[in-house]
Amino acid sequence: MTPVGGQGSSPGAPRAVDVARLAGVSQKTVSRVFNGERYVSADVRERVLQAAEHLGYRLNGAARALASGRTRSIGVVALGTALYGPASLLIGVERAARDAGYALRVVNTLEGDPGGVAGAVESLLDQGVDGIVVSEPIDEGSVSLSVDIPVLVLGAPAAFGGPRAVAAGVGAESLARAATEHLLDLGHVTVHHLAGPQRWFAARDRLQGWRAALAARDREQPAVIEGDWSASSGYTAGHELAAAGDVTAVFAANDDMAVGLIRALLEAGLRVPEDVSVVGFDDIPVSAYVTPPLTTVRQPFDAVAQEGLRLLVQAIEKPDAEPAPAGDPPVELVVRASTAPPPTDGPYPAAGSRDSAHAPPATTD
Amino acid sequence: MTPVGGQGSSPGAPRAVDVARLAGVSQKTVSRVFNGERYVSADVRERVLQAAEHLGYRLNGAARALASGRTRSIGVVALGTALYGPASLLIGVERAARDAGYALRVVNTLEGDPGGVAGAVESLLDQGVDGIVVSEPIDEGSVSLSVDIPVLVLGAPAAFGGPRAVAAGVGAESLARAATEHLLDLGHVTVHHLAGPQRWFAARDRLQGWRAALAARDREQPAVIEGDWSASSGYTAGHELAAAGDVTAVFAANDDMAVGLIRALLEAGLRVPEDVSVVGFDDIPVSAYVTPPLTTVRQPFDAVAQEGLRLLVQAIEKPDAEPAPAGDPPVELVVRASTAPPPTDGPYPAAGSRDSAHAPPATTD
DNA sequence: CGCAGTCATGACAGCGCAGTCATAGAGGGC
DNA sequence: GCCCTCTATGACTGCGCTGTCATGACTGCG
Repeated sequence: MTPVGGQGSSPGAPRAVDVARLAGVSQKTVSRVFNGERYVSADVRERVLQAAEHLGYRLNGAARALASGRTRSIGVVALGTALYGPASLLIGVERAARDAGYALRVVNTLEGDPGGVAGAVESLLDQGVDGIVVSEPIDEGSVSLSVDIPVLVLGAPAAFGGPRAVAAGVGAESLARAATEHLLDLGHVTVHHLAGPQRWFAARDRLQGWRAALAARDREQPAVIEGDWSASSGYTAGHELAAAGDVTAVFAANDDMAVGLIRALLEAGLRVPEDVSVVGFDDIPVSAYVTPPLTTVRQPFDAVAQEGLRLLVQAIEKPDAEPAPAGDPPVELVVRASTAPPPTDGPYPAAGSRDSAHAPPATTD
Repeated sequence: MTPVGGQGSSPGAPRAVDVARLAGVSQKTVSRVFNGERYVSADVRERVLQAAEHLGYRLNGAARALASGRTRSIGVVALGTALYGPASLLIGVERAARDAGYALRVVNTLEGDPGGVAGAVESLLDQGVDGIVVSEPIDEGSVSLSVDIPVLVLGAPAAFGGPRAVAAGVGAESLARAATEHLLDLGHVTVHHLAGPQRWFAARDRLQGWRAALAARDREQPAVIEGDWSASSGYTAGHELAAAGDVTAVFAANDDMAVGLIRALLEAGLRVPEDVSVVGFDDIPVSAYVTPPLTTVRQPFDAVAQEGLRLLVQAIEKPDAEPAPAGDPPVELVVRASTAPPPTDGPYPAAGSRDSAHAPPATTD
């Protein structure tokens, strides 16, 4: 049959040689123009561009990739989740990649799928990418990937991505530490932690930050409750904590869990923040508007994505240069109305005095 | 250098001809095996696979695309936003694409960027894709795209994607209608609408659904307030509505805005749902746990993505077949505690009687 | 037994670019 | 004026695969 031409588009798509003919130059010169190479006279460049425009020419990426050995694309291994953090990171990565002149290919690891990351990476290698971003990977026991193209790991140790991988992190540990310290500074004797699933590196970092903050002040470390990031798991945890009876401050590993937690506390007759203070993590868009508005820490997703991609692109284009490690971005604690000093009369007031929970708390942005 | 390779990477990566040599067959036969073509004996297939495994061979996608004219990839034009809806759709599309054997290339339109969708589509065409998914586009005035590869439009009229585009929708209009009717059924005389930005087709659909529900019962249509999807805009709108003084029911075009709205109402001394009922849209993960738990409608993102991709893949692979239009997915209203019959004693009770807002409302689901 | 059909394989020719090298004119220094 | 460098261009080749066609070996059936 008729051979199909063009890269998925019309068979009769114009090729560089057509443009060349029209412009009265060689195909190679067209290639030069489209790659911004030196040594093309302004005159010729202009003629070529006009001819190209006239014909509706566009470079064939497949042919270019085949001839050059580079696809100019970056693969992203993302989690198949609409969680705010991962989604934000993906957006940041896309923008940074595009700015750097790379296209993005995305593969999701289906949570629970064994060998998820490894499988996703395989599929990216099959597609042919110049570099790979592994976003917020889950520890699946596999020690590390072994790939021989540059890898960027976001939100996990670089080692996860293999010996030559680079990494960038949101500084989750210091953020978690800041959140915990905020509560301690308010006067709480200790802070409970509602952790994320510990298979996530991100969850571990937050746990570590919490531990570090308590350890630095010689505070007791209450037993950790592990959630699964969902508001539902926070809700369950909230009922447990309420039953425990000695809780005045909780640091939740993300805002969703914090919301569920608060709901459970309210249902148990505890006021937030009068009886129990709660800090979240992420600063999801609704955090400022839930009741009470949530004190939380904001993750610098964009900065991290940008910085990480810079490293990755450098590793792709200048494999020899020493990768300058990314500096930890600044900590940003957003104080709203879900935190306050601990109750002076003991955490558990007589039932019935919950009148102020709805008073409009000051919402600092 | 090191052994294993992607295709933009090590120059020494094994090629089909290497595998062929090792297996004692021709290169063409290797190609046959890797494409699952008929007419390869089990014996030969096995030998080829073993040889390939031994060498760590993987098909070079660029060469394949060049020779076949198909990239086996689908481009997605997404919004650069971490909003729950768009993010969920993207996930659904990725899974569906992978299931169909297509890789995904993602380009975000930066909101506000003029010619955003058109530019994004251009960049996908440059990359070479077999089909394009335009997810929840914003109406930018451009009548429609003109592309000569198959296009799937999600959450907007098919016409937006050009004459030959297919479309799949979440059935936003009927969902919005169901939400509004739920409020009317509770006895509210009319329902206010906090709309999404009207440049979004999704927002228009919801507005239409609301209008249709009211019109069907000959109810007055109060002036629409337009938000920007954010909780913050919902908050502003909430204060406006509270000041208006005659509001007993509001349908917000998404959950984020509903949350902000509720916060503003509470601050204005109104109880939800006793004084004002609120329905959201999306069923974001925290909706069940905010105070009060939010009545909302759930969008069938996964089903829509799957159905849409089925249509797109069919358009790619069997251009002649008639595209069976997707049936509207079922409406799913999630009734929680933010809706109730209108106050019998008039919407504005004496201040001070806000004691029951914290009572644990029954949370369906 | 002979011929048509099916099955299994290989030879060969591009797909549309970018890399390499060759070439030729335009300065520039002495 | 000679040689050398820098600029600007083209001819040719090959990246690694798939499509097409050719070629046998084998079936089955009249």
